Formats: sequence, structure tokens, C-alpha cells
Amino acid sequence: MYDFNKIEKKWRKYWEENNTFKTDLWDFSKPKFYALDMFPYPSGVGLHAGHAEGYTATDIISRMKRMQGYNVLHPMGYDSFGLPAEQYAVTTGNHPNGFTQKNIETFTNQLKCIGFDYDWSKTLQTSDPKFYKWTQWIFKQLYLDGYAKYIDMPVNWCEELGTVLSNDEVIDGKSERGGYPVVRRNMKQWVIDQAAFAEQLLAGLDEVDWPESTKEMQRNWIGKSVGAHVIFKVDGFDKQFTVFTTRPDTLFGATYCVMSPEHSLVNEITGSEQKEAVEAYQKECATKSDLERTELNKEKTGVFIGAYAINPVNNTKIPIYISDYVLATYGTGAIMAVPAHDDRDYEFAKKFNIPIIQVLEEVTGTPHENENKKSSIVAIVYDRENDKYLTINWGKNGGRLFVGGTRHDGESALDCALREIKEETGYVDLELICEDFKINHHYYAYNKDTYFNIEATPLLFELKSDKRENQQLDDDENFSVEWVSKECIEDEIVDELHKKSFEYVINPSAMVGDGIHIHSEFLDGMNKEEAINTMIDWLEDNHVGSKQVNYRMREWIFARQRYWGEPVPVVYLEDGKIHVLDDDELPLVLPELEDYKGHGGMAPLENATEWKKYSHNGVTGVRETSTMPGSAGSSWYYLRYIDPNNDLEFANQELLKHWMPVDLYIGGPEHAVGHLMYSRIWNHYLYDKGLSPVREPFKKLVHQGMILGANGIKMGKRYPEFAIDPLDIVRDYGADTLRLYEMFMGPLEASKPWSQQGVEGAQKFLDRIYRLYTSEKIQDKENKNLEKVYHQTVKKITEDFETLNFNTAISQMMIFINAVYKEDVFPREYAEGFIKLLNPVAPHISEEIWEILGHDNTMAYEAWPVYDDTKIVEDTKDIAVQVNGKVRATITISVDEDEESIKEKALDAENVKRHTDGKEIVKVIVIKGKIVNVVVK
RNA sequence: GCCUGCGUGGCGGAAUUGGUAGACGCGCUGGACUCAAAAUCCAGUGUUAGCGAUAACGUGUCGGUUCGAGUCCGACCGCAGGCACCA
Repeated sequence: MYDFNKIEKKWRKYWEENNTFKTDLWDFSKPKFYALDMFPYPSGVGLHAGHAEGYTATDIISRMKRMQGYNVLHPMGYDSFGLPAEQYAVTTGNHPNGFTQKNIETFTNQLKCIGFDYDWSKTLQTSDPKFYKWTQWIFKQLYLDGYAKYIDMPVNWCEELGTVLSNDEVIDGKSERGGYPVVRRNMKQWVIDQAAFAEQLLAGLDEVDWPESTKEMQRNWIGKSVGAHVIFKVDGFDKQFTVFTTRPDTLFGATYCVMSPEHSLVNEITGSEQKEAVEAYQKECATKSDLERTELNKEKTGVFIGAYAINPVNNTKIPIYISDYVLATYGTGAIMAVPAHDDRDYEFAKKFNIPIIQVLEEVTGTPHENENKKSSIVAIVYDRENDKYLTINWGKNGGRLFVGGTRHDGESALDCALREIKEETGYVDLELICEDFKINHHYYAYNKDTYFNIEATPLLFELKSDKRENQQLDDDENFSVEWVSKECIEDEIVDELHKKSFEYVINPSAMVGDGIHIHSEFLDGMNKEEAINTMIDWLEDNHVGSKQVNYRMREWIFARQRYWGEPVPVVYLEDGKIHVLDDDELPLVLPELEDYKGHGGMAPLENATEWKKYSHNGVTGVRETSTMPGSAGSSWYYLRYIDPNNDLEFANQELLKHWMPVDLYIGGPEHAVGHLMYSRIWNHYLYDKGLSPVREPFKKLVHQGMILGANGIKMGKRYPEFAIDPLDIVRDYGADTLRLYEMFMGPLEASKPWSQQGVEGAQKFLDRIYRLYTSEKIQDKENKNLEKVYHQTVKKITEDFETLNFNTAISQMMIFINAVYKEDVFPREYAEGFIKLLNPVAPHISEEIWEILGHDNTMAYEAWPVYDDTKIVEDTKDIAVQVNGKVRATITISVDEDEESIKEKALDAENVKRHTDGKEIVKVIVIKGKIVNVVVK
């Protein structure tokens, strides 16, 4: 066994002493490559297996790129503001920085142990005043440009944590950290207007090479929806309100309006009789936490407020309700409700007995010219006692159907259905259960040779008794009446209209699909899209509405009642005005406190009575005491690595132009919307201001998967017994083994279980390599037997590294080493080439072997091996011969062999003959260089 | 409920994008070396039948397209992650 401990220590020392991985940022002579890891929060627990995986991946890429002649920037730093350090400060009374620095030191040593090629001269910490000076400076620019605002707004308040939380810090109504209940509360808050960037954030997603799932999550988070604002007047008041809807085409079907309980107009227009009930309901909603609201969301609740709105399109008076299913914070906080075509409105209308008006009909069948129009019904009768449905079986002349028929002039759908049931089946004792939405059906009647377009009403009845009268059948009506089960209906009723009718009545719900409009005057006959546009034009022409885009994404709450964060650099003057600090007052440094605990929901900085008082150049006031959220520093740290010690600006513009964007960014999928959205917002802002050279900061993004315990269970706090400490692996097997194993486990993005035997296998492979390189086999000779596999190996590994398929690249290394073991001579040229391919994955042992091969310099800058494609293509190839798709033989062909000759060889193969003997050869398919398939009968 | 992935040997996982399914590793079996063991090296290893050539079956289930399907299409089942009254 090679002495990995000694070798690894030796080379880490060498790299450090020789500044091997120090990047000269001003060297623009080579192409640049910026590889970035998501920097860690320096927790006391230290590095875990998942960190090691992602960091190894970027390390491999940066080492390969360096050898390919790139100037590589691969930095590491710390997201060092955060809760654990603050809790430590609260309990011990010590400043959190000491705790933080101790953790950072541990973390750095651990990272160094794994042999990453970080340039430690460019490290940073978000809690370092030299860094957060510029976080504050960027915040100041956001404020001066109107994107950072101090406004009164509903926030997520967590009583246990004593702070507000952003939406992505709240999960299922509980705090992400600790799982404490969160309630909504109005508070004056610093926010960043991220919705202002929504459109360009959406557009930017099309430019970047990111996982599709992450892009989709960001799109959903932004939540763009296009629709219209519609203005409703309040009947009897000189008041109006606006609703947002994505379905202005259904305005003729609006039968009521709903306001959120918090809507400002509610109290002004509530009728005196309803006042008490309305106030009770408002109170009930206000005290509910978000958690309760989502949990209790099964059943719709609400109250009629005694006022009416006027539908602008037809001047109909419709009632106004309040309900918590309408959110105060989305859209305008009020909606028009169209129960026929919206699930939530349907549910509410059913519960409160509000009329449901259908304005859109689903279309079935295929339209045709010269159709006859008529109205008809489909009557479905249910016998509850026997759980059967009434059908009529036309046999060969139309199959199984429900009772159907044409409506006479002036006859209602109900009367028509009762008449038809009686005529066709004789049943008369029926109870109407529901009359569902009409369906617009096109069909061809063979017996009449006519095309029809009918408006069919599905109805559901329940059979009350077997009472029957005589059927009244026409001469051509020849069928049997049959009671059948639901399953039978699903199998046997194939007519589109009848199938759809059954679906409708069995599960009554809103009709949310597309179709053609009815009862909508100037929209009649239009489909959804056409009607939406027409209605928007109408609203704009009549000044009662307009086209409107809405986003789910709201203000980003940008302040926390915490100590261990960047102080917000503003002062409140005596007259209430906001004064932002001058540049030369930055950084605004956190003061030392006696007591780091916030009392009674107040920010801990409230304890800093002296620090709070502001007096500078004759301006006096009180400082803001909340601090920025954890995501502030991480929103721009990737820019600072490019120029980490600059005191004059956050980074030199020339350097930024050269180094941005980040070429490869690797980190966990848990940051898909939080950090990765906030970073894009800050960078988009800086780009607009001309301070960042690119709009999208991260060109290519990859999420490493989770490393699970050996039993497939998540490691971590809940199952510490399965946790793998990567430092234990380094101690017992070596850093190279850890790196190699984690890269060989499986695809980078996948979650994969840990295997101790797999680790041993990785170590065995490195030892096998070491033994080979210390054997007599390496000679200054040629060995033609290895030529092809060597060039294949160079090609495969180069390509697989580029696409981050490390597991298959390593598999190719094993194939190569296995091949060399079978040979007596390992040509020095191949030996040196291979060790360069291994270097990015296992740098310590590679450097050692490089030295054994007689070199006295680091191999970090050695040229990456090149392959010769002509050495890979073979003259001959074994291809499979199939008979009827089953492989029966393999034949050897030369690369340029013609089709006829291949065909001949294939048919001549012994086992092929056996399977074609006595059979007719229908055809022979020859796919050049791949396969032959003989089709026989 | 909706969105996005994913289902392949005993296990981790390959498969040139429609062309010999199971590369490579782990494990297991046998052999060599050894007094012996470990380590190492060599060989074998999808399942079933057969001494064997070989045959049948085989990529979650059912169906389809195709000369040919792990790969494409449709329906379903299961797992993971995300979102969830967003009008």
C-alpha cells in the first residue's frame, strides 16, 4: 500500500509554499475560466460529504482547464453571518465574531486536507467589514434608485425567533429554521422591489445553461400571469374597486365579487345589518396564522357584506362577499367570481347558493359545413339501490347510449329529459339531481344523412321507484333498455357526447377548459383566446379596465431583527425623513454589545443606546437597528472574488469585464430559488447601472445530488449514526481516495448512497496505479497494443470531464489500467499522458508519480494530453446479425466493406443459417457499421 | 391536486441518443502464489434449461409505432424533489 498520508502532506505543503494555485487576475494573455462553488456557512460541524462532492467537481474542472492553458479563478470564502453564531453570542455574551473565526479556521483546514486548488489569497467573509462595506454600498445604490424602500406591509412574523422572515424562509406556515409558527402582521419594513426585475429575470432564464427544473422553479416563483384589470362600481356609493382576472372573457358569467377581509373598501361599503358579521369574520382571519389558514383550507368560508357591485359589461347588480380565499397581497385583493369557470368560485357559489352562469361551452366532435342546429339533452338515470345506470343498447345500430333526444320549441331541458325517458324507457318516477353545463357537439347522422351541431344539456336523475308506463317508440327505434354498472359505461359508451356528459354529472365541477362562448353578446362563438383579447379591447375602449400583468413574486423583505448581519446604513431624522450614510461613513460597523438578545421583538441593536444616536456634519437622528438578511452578502460575493482587496470600489471594472460571468457554478438544489434568484436580482440591477458587465452572472449551473447514508437514508442530524465525516475518510484512506470515490459513485446530480466497500475499491485502484508506476513496465519503448486504448482513454476522459460525467471518465481510467496490466511494456509517453488525466481527480498521488517519472516541477501547468482520432478508428469491426430482431451471430467486417458483401457474410453465418433455413427472406436491413437485421417469414 | 425528475443484475451504476442491454466498480465463485491467512494476480458471474453449441425469458405494469424499443408515443403504478386558494 502506498503511503498516502506522507505523500498527501508533502504535496499540500509544496503547493502552499510555491503558491502553485495563485491566480494572477491581471494576466489577460490566456483565456479565462471562472469556476465557483457555493460558499459554505462555516458551521461548527464542519465539512460534510456533500460539500466534498460539489467542491471536488469544480476542482477537477479547474485543474483540467489550467492544464488546457486557461487562466483559472477558483476561489473559496465564507457566508459567515448567521444564526448559530448569534445564538452563541446570546447565550455566552461573547461577540459572535470569535466563534465565527474559529469555525472558519477549522473549515479552511478541512478544505485544505482534501487538496482543493483554491487560491486562498482571494478568500472573503461576508461578515468582514471590508466586505460588507460594499454590501452596504450596493444597498445604498438600490435605495437611491428607488428599489430599496421603507414601507408598511404585511410580513411573516415569527414570535419564537423574534424576527420577520422572507417567503422562502417560511415553509408550510412554519419557519424554515426551527419550525416555529409564523403569522402575518403589518410592519414598517425595508424591502427590495424585486418584481421590478421580473420580466428580465424571466427572459434571462432562456440564456443560461441551467437545469430545466431549476429554471422552471424560478419561473413559478416569479409567477407571471397575464390578464386584465376590471373596474366595478359599487351600487349606491360613489366608490369603485378594481379586480385582477386572467379570464376577462368570462366577465358575463361573473355572479358575485369577493374582497379579501383586509380590503380597504370593505368597512366603507358594508351594510349596517352585516356590520357585525363582517367584523367578526375579519377578526377571525386576522388572528389565524398562515399555518391555520392553509390547514383549514378545505372548506370555503366568507360573509356577504350587504353591498353590490355593478358588472360593467351588462350593468348587472352582483353581491360582494369577503372571504380569505382571496389574498390581500396578490393582485388587487379583490376578484370577480365566475363560478361556472373557476374551481374556487364554483365551490364558494355552491356553498352560498349563488347563481352559476355558463358562458363557455366545451366542444366535442368535428365541425362540418352546412350543419343543422338544434338543442338536445342527455339524460342519465341512476338507480341508487342497485348501483346501476339506465342505458339503451342499439346493438349494431349505434351501440350503447344514455337516453337522448331533441328539445321541442319552448321546451325546457328538464321537461325534454323527462319526456324522452318516459317515451324511450317508460320510467316516470324520477328526481333531478343536477343539470350540468351544456356541451357543443358536432356529429353526422347516418340515418338522416345530415350533419348536426347541437347544444346538449346533460342531466342526472335518480330513480325513485320502478313505476313504468308504456314506451312510445317510433318505427325506427329498435333497442333494448338495460341497467348497467359504472364500469360497463366506462368500457362500452364510446360516443363522445355521452361519455363527456357522464363525466360532467358524475363529478360536477367548474368548466375551466377552452370552448366557445355563449350568453356573452359580442363574444358569442369565440374561443377563449380570441374572447380574452376582444374583451380587453372592449374594457379599454369603455375605460372600465385594461390589460394587466401580475406577478406572484412580491417585495423581498430586506431586514431582520437580528444582530449578526449587515447594519442597514440609514438614519431616521427627527422630522421622520430617511438619511442614507455618506460613502465615507461606510462600512457601518456592528458595535460590541453587553447583551446580544433582542427584547420584546426588538432588534438586538436597540440595546446599543450610544451607537444608535447619530450625529454627523450637523445631521442628527437615530440609526436603523435591523440588519440585512443572510442572503445579502451572498447575492454579490462572486463579483468580489475577482478583486477581493479593493478599497475604492466593490471590484475593478476592467477585471470584472474580463472575468465575468462565472463559467461553472456548482451547489446544492436547495438554493434553486433563494440564493440563485437573489443573486440574479442584484446582478441584474448592477448590470442596468453599468457596474456588472453581464446580465446573467452564472453561465452554467449544476446541482450536486445528496450523498445518503449507506442504507439510503439522509445523513445529518436525524440519523447521526449514518453520517460520514469526509475527514475520517481522508485519515483512513487518503484525500485522493475520497475524491476518486465520490466522483465514481454515480452521476454528479443524482442522490446516491454511501458505500464503505466502494471507498476501499477506489483506494485499491489508486494502489494498483501506484504499483504499476513503480514497476519495471515503464520503458522508453513503443507498444502498439496500447495505442488504441490510450487514445480512446484521452478522448473519453477529456469529453466526460467537460460534461461533468466523472463516473464514466473514471471507468475509462480503469479500463486503461486493466489493459496495461495485461502488457509487459508501458510506454513512457502513455504513462505520462495517463497520469495527467488522473491528476485532476487524484492530484496528490499524481504529483508523486510525476516526480517518480523524473520531473522536478508540479504538473499543475503541464499540457493536457491530446488524442489522435485516426488511432481510434479500427479497420475492422464486429457487428451483430439479427434474425427478426433477435441477435443470432456476430460477424467481422472491414470499415469500408460494401453492403452486398456484408449481407453475404451475414447470411452465411452458421447460426443465422439455422434460423433462416426453410424460411422466406423478406428483406435484409444493413445499417453501416452497426447491425444487420434479416427479416424472415 | 399541479409542476419537474426518475424506475435497468445481489448492490452503485453504463448503454455512441432507435441498432449486440448490463461497460466499470462492489460483492460472490473458482484458480495461482503461500506452511497458512491477508494482500496481490488470473478467470468466471442477468435468470432459467443444458456438459456444451445453444435456446427461452429479461430494463416498474399494460398497450402502440418500427425490420429493430431501456431509449419514441399513449394509459397506469411506484419513488424523489418543488409548489399549493396566486384569481
